[in-house]
This record gives sequence, structure tokens and C-alpha cells, in this order.
Amino acid sequence: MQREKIVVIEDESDILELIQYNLKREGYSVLTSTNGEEGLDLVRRENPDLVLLDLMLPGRDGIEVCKRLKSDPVSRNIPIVMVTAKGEESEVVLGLGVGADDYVTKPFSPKELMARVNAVLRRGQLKDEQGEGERIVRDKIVIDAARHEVTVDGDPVTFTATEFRLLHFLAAHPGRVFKRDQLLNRVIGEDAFVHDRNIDVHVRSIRKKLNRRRDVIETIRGVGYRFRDRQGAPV
Amino acid sequence: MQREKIVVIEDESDILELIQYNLKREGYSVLTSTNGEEGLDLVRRENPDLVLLDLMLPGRDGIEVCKRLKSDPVSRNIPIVMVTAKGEESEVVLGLGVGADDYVTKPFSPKELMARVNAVLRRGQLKDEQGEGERIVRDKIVIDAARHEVTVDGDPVTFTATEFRLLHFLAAHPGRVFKRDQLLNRVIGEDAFVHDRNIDVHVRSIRKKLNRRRDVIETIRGVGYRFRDRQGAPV
DNA sequence: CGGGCTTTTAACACGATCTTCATAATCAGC
DNA sequence: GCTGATTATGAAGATCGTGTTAAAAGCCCG
Repeated sequence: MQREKIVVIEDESDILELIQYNLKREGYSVLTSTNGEEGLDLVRRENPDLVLLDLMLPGRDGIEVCKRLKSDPVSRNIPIVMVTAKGEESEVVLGLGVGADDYVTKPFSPKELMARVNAVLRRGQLKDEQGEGERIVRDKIVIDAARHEVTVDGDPVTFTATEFRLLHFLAAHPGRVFKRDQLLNRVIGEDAFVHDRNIDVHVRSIRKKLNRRRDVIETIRGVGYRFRDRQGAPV
Repeated sequence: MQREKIVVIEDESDILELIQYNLKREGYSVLTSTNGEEGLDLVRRENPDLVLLDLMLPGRDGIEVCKRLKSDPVSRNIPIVMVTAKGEESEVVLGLGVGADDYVTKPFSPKELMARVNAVLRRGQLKDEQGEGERIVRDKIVIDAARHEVTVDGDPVTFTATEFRLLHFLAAHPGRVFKRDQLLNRVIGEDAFVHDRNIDVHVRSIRKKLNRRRDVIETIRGVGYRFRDRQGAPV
């Protein structure tokens, strides 16, 4: 059984140590950072199973960090547990508002912390197991998000991470047209500084892999792309 | 809250019971049939929200049932979840080919089954919601911005990007007259350095494509164009 | 640091679309 | 009906958007 990786972002060193000690004792692999920017990088690099995040980092950018993590498709699915000082109720709301999955309020007992962490992780696993993670089936194309797997006409096809996200996103909203910059935001990242036409190239490789089904991705000239749906909407 | 109605077509009585038990426990209203022909009638009579269909009904007509349901406009929009035995991969493909919306493979856990059923039902709802948003319907012309699609008298018509924007803009402000330069600004671009008369040409191609409904775009001599306000000839 | 993979950029060609222009049709006022 | 102005039409050239390819730039793992 592999140990779950947890990133802790917390500026108060004594609290950080406390958390780290307890997590390690439970068998988790722990990585830490004491400021937001660095923590952000850490998460992106390490792709942990969970993030413990102090809401009140210096410069109060804990929320900012959370927002950034949740807006990036790559890190969106990593659960985040907020650590907040007591009485910061409004802050908690804010934290949950930007996508945090749970929170603990200082001062907290190690027990409580562990309970939260375990609960959130278990929640995620459960989701995976029962396949609640979306499976999209359209036109003989099966897109299994939980397993990160695609089959076309029954044959498994491998997609790279970006290709998969793009295909998945389009297929999740069939019939709907998306402009290139919209796709960039949703698939590559909020603040991605990449050229629009990049999408074209990804679309091309996706189509190539979709092979016979390549035309489920339709080009709307002058606008963008969309996933075909044959069902005519009743007026 | 009304309970969603689900029809289950499955010949193995123990599996049928299992499914029925679980669905009922989740609060669904369940109707069952153990053969294809009867099941077909049941669906038509009851118009359920979802159909659970065994792929391998005696006489292997599960696929046939699916095909029939999907080809009938009345039942086409009812989502179908296929129930298949493991290793019937090719059958799954077949099932998907005839329009099934998802599938579960035997043996399945009740949890998994429920997850699928819930997911498919949720998916359907979502679709309805967002489809209703950015749509303009006037006379027998439907302009769907999200899909970038237009239907005239029910027939889909393709418009180029500029044509679409022009038509959409006019239709969004029915009865109001716009001068050519106003239309240029709104449709082509603020700083477009194009001749006024260009609009005429676009209007022409739009009218051409609108065919029988061409005169919803009225010419106001000496001023510009407008989308007709009052109903024209019905049908 | 090197090697394989993925992502991004750049460049070209082709076709679709936009724009212009010349001409025909229409309109309004006399 | 005639006349000048305005709009519709058709066709030709200019422009733009996309598909495609190849190569550069990142990235990860050992």
C-alpha cells in the first residue's frame, strides 16, 4: 500500500511541526511550505493526494492559493482542507466558497485533524471505487474520467493528459460550442499564456486518435469547436 | 418532489429483484418486465424517466428493444442504461452503437448501479437546463447561440460566423431598426474599416438561407434593417 | 545530464468567407 | 411613366481561419 502524499502550507512553524508530526505518525508522506507562492509550486510539482492550507497566510493569500489550485484543471481534483483560526467564520465561508473541501479551526486536537484528513481522503477514494466519477458515453466513445480511460468502438485508446481533459470537457457539454480561449481556460488553465491555436493542434491529435469517429468533434468556423450530438432538441 | 419512474427489463428474476429492491430503496418508482416485447409496451405506456435494459434477453433481443426505443421519437429521449454480463465487450459496443446512454457490467454492486442511474438522470436534467438559456425563437426561426445553430421551420440551416452574429443581433432586438453603420459596429467590429454596403450582402445571404422566412428581415428604405416584430404567416 | 514524452510555437497551403464592385431591380416623388 | 436615389444581386478578388506538419521548448525520470 502506497502512502498518501500530503502538502501542508502553514506559516506558523510550531503549528506546522505539530501537523507534520501527526501526519507522519499516521503514515502519510508529508511535504511542507511556509508561504503561498512556494506552496503552490510544491503542489503542482508533487501532485499530492491532499492539501492542508492555512487560510491566513501572511498577506492573507490562503484563499488566493485555494482559488488558484481549484481553477487549474491539473490540481482541481486535489482535496483541500482549510486550517483557520477560531472566529474566522466568515473566512471559512469564503474558503468553502472558493472550493475547499473541509476545514478545521484552531486550536484543534491532533485527533480532530486526523479525523478530517482521513474523512476527506476516504471520501475521494469512495468516489473512485464506485465509479461515481463521470463516465460519458456518446457515439461508441466511452470516456471514463475516474479511470482516465477512453475506448473508441470498444478499443482502448490512450490520450495524453491535456488531450483527455479537452475531449472530456467537450463531451461533457455536447452540442455546445466553445471558443478557443474558453477551452484554454477550462482545459489548460485560467492564466495560461498560450496561443489560441494550440487548441487546434490538440484537437488534431484527438481526432487522429478517435480515428473513424474523428468527426464527433466539429469545427465551427470562426467560432470554435463542439462535440456533436445528434439528438435534435424539441422546440 | 416527484419520484422518478424507472422501467427495468431483465429476464433473470433474481437480478431483477435485486435491482428493483435497490431502486425502490432510493425512492424510485419501479416497473418491471421479463421480456422484450412486453417491456417495450411498458415503456411506451408509462413513459418512464429511465430504462434499465438487459442486453441479453432471451432471443438476445435487448439490442432490438434499444434500437426500437431510440428510433421512436416518443421514447427517443428516455435514457437507457444497459446491463451486460462481463466479457460481453463486443455486445457493449453494439449496445452503445444503438444509442444506449450508459452501461453496467454484471456482476455489479448495488452502489455502482445506483451511481450510474443517478448520474444518467442528473446528466439529463443538466442538459435541459442549459439548453434553454441562450435561445431566441421567433416566427419559426430558432437561434441557439450556445450551439451556434439555427433552424428554420425545424430544418437546420448553417450560417457563417458573421451571418450568424448579424442575424442573432437583429433577432435579439425585434422591431427595432438599425442603421448600417450600427450593424457594422456591433457585428463586424468597432473599428472595422469596411464599406456600409457590405451589410447588404450579408443580409442577402441570410435571407437566402432563411428561404421561406426571408422577409423576417425587413428593409427600411433610407435607414437600415430590422427583424420583423409581428407574426408573419403561421406555417 | 540525456532521452523520451508532451506541450507549444511557427509556417505553409488550401479553402471558406468576407469584401468590393458593377449591374439590375425597386422605390418614391413628380 | 420618368428620374434620381436606394437596395438587391451576382461574381471576382482579397483576406482570414483552419488543418497539417515539423520543429522547438518543457518536463519527468532515471
